[in-house]
Amino acid sequence: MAEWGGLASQVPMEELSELLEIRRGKVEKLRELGVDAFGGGASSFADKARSQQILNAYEEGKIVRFAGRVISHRDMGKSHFLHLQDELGKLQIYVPIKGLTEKDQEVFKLIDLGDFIGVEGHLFTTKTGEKTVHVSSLSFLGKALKPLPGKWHGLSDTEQRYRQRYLDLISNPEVKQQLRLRSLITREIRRFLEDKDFLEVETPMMQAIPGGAAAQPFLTHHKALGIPLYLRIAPELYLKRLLVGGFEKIFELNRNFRNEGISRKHNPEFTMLEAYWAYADFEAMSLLVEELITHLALKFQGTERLHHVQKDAEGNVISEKVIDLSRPWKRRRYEDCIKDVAGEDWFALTAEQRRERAEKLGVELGADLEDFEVSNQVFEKLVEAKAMNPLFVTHLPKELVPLARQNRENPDLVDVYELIINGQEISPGYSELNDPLVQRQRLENQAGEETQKLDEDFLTALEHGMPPAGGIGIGIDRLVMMLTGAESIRDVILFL
RNA sequence: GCCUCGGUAGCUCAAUGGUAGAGCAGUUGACUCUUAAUCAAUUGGUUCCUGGUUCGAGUCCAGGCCGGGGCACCA
Repeated sequence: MAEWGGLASQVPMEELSELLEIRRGKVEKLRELGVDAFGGGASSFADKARSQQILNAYEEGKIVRFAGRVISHRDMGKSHFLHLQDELGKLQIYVPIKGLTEKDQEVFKLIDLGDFIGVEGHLFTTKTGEKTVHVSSLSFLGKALKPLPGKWHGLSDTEQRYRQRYLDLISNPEVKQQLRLRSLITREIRRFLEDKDFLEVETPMMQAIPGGAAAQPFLTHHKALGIPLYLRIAPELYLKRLLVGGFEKIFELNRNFRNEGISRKHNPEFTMLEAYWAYADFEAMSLLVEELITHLALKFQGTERLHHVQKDAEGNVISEKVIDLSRPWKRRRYEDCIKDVAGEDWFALTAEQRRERAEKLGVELGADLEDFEVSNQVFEKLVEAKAMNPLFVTHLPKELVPLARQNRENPDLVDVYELIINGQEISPGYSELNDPLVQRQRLENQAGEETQKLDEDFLTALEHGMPPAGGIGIGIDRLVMMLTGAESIRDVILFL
């Protein structure tokens, strides 16, 4: 990597590979011609049209200015065809050498694949029917000193794709499309919530006591104060402080950090939406989520019946899945979900019998699982992993959800839903617990088990009174995976 | 953290333990409608690193680094 960027200039010429040396030589030659290879002195292309706009508003003979990265070049001797790539597509340009000034002819010879250039010319259509710019003048805007990945296979080395994402974006348009879609989705989520009078807020990313979830935090250090700080694992406890403070409809859409393993479904930093709605409950929140997600599916996929097809390099179908988001979505109690897969008598069994049956059903159990964890393993492996279409699982046991309100009829259960789509947890929703005494007790129980520190400041806030509220979280990365058909969380995160 | 597969030219990939190769890209030349343009010639290598076995290692062995997939962790 030593030859990259600014470091490159420190590497003596003779140590550069021939490929790089030649490109640097071209920068020199351009300078001799009075041209800055990096656009100094060139007129601005800030107002350039996008390739799509040019193609859509095509008029024979219309003069256009266009700029982009050279991604292909077909040399016919006295006439050349190149494709310039811009953010949303590409546009072909036609360069008849004789139509250029003598200087531009020299300059044109120094163009490589990967360079950014700007052109001016009129539109015409080639024999083969491609709308094309007939170039009359050109400008160098940014020379590439390194070559692009190959044009046939593009870039497929996964390591390099993730490490040098910019190369992935240049050579794999579908990757760019998917990552663009992520931005459009988060933009639309904000718009959706703002239309319903939710207000976006920002709460601390660095916290003295990480709370709001059960996860290992990342640890950092504040020099001036001389104290340890943790990257947040959830914003929940701060958002609730805002409910105490009088905000009624708020959301935060930003990063959480959890010190966990990395997998197809997990990244240590991930994006979470949390929204709180004072005086609402988990059922109102489930309707809100249902409306939001179907809205996103319709807006970005044009249908509530998502059809994702995975193909290999030869175009053979590897896997196919359908996710049907048609409303209303299924709602089922946690214990009924388990009975569906493990037998009506599941909860009548002894703890020992439950273990045996779980193993018979093919669910691997760790040695020292508590009884409710055995049931939950059955739930995760046999219900959650297999639920493709939306399923609201409701009324979970309180041990699983320490920050939610207890059910009136059965205080062992909590008023929550867990939304599963695509075999993954997409969104939990709670009727939030606003009883400070019960909350203290539940957190103390949890703290005992997991040696977590109690957030006294949060409990103090609750003691000042918090309105009842519905709250939701939505894992944005997984939501985007579900909506776009990405099989790995890496495919929906720009930089890992 | 564990299991497993992989790392060879700028890119995608070959190479029984025996001279490291191909296609594309690059370079030079030909060609005024190409789009994987075509044709001819040609340059290019720390085979991830370190050590070992061997007459000889890209290949076998050990350790390490980096990555993929899986498992574990993750209310």
